Amino acid sequence: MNLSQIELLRVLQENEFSLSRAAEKMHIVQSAVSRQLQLFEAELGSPIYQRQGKKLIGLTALGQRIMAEVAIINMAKNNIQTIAADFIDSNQGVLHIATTHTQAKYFLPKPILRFREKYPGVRIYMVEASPEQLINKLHTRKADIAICTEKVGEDSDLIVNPCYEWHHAVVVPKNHPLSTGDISLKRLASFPILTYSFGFTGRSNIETAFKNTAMELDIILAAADTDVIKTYVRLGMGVGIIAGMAYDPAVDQDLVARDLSHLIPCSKTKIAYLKNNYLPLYTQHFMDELLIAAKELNFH
Amino acid sequence: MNLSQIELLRVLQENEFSLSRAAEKMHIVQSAVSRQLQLFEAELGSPIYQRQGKKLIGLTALGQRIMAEVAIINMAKNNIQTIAADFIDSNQGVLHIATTHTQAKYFLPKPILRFREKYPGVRIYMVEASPEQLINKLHTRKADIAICTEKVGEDSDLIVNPCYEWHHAVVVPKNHPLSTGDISLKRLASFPILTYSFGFTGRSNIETAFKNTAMELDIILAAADTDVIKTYVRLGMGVGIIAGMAYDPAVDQDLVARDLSHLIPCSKTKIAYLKNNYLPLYTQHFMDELLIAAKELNFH
DNA sequence: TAAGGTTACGGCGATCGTAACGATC
DNA sequence: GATCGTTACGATCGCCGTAACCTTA
Repeated sequence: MNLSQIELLRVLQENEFSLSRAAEKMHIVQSAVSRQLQLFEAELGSPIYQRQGKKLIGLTALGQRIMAEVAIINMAKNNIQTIAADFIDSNQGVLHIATTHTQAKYFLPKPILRFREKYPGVRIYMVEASPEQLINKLHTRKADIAICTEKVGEDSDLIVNPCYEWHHAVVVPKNHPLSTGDISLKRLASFPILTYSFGFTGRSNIETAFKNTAMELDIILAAADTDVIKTYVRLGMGVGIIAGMAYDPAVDQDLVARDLSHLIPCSKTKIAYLKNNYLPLYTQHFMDELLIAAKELNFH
Repeated sequence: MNLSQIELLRVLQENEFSLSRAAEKMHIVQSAVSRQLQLFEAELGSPIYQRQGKKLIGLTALGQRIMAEVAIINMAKNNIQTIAADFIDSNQGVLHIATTHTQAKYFLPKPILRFREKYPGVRIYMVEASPEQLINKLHTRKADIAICTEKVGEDSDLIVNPCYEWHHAVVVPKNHPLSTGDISLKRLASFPILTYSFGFTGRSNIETAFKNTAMELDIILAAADTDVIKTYVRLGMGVGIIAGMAYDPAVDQDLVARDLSHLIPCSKTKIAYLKNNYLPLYTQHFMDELLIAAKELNFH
């Protein structure tokens, strides 16, 4: 048994058990991969992959048990490297942030800017994805931390910390009927709605608000992206329900935003990361920066 | 980085950082060990051992952080092998039991005999040690499970399950004054006492019983071993305080045992094993056997 | 000077790459 | 026949062992 065999199992897991693709990912020829897997299975004395002919189609019962340990080993191996790199120079490294469009555009700019001032040597990679994918990115270590509102919390491999709370707002063009007067669920429901896709940016809370009423929202456009929603609101397609902090008074002068905190429960944006994954010091400082930015947000 | 380097770090840890002894343990020459360590440190970019001249004298701060991950990797590696072996034939293997003399002689014979009937293919290694050493045997994986009464419970790496409860008894030769009449702490304290060493077999509970009295026990002999205590009781040196189940009516006909459950708090014998360590199925069955034997004990 | 660690060098074995072959869709 | 996996074989690179050398108790 050696570490490259362990690594191979991980890569196979992430590539639908394709030997040729695994070989590609590991920058070696496919025959080498084939042999290493044979050697490993021979050493264990029992196959860890189910086969259909020569193709691998899944894990055996043994394989499943082993993959849990494989994940642990790979995690620890990476941790050793990260710990060492962090020890040598804790101001240099890479930070992979996985988040949704709304967070990336309307919450992260300030903390990221501040962070870059303190840590100019840290390269920041930001990857946008759906909340579901975000969790996956953490598990496959394609991201170090995830910032998102939905879909985290059930996973016992994750540590999830609250970041900040916010409310939805309705945005309409100036002179739109909704720009004046009280807003009720009923009045809201009388307009065609543009808001986030399922599973995005507090969408579940919008559902919650209407669940116990007889009314149904007429959602004519659902997008993952606040800017898409705004664009179509500007075109007069209907009223947008977006995250409150996604209304930018400077840029969105042609729109009117009105708070919906009395109608839709508050949404909670969280910071999540893998439990057993070592995070460099600067990553911890980045999370501090997020919390500071969150506090400032709540003051306004 | 490779697994033998990781293994090397573990071996060094267990051999006071001596390269030559580590080489011996790993069945390779010392120069090879020296080189592998150099390569590993070079790969990390920073030393993980403190040195005095050429000798290693301890871990650096980096080294300490890394050793935690090293332990995880070694554990997972061993787990993979154990899981595979267990999968191929769950009736064959090795079982290392670490326990104290009293348990080994007076509690374990019955469950072990039963276990052997079911699993003739499992080799049982029993290692006797002090409770303190038992924990260490678990950590260094020289034992799979430990059965003991003292000194377990604080360790978060261990899973500790209760096994059975028992009381101390006093043993005296026939015709000894204590063989008749009520027994009080005061009366007990008036005789020279022979009992277990500190940290052994419920000794702490004997201390507890006398802590809040002005009296002090005159312990003239302390042994780890019940049989040693009995031997000297037979020679008339004093009265023995031993574990109740360590009195064997068949063999100890020349002695009288009298229960002390009204004087000394009950002792709790536990089964402990390493949290992240995979135990073969038969080991789990062995623990079941222990619990069955424990139940039978409590009926009598 | 013995014991422990490092450095130099030669040899062996593990593992890779090339290439031909086999199977499956 | 294109894709994917296996087998065979030669070449290379890593790692070990021998041995000489260095350092410290």
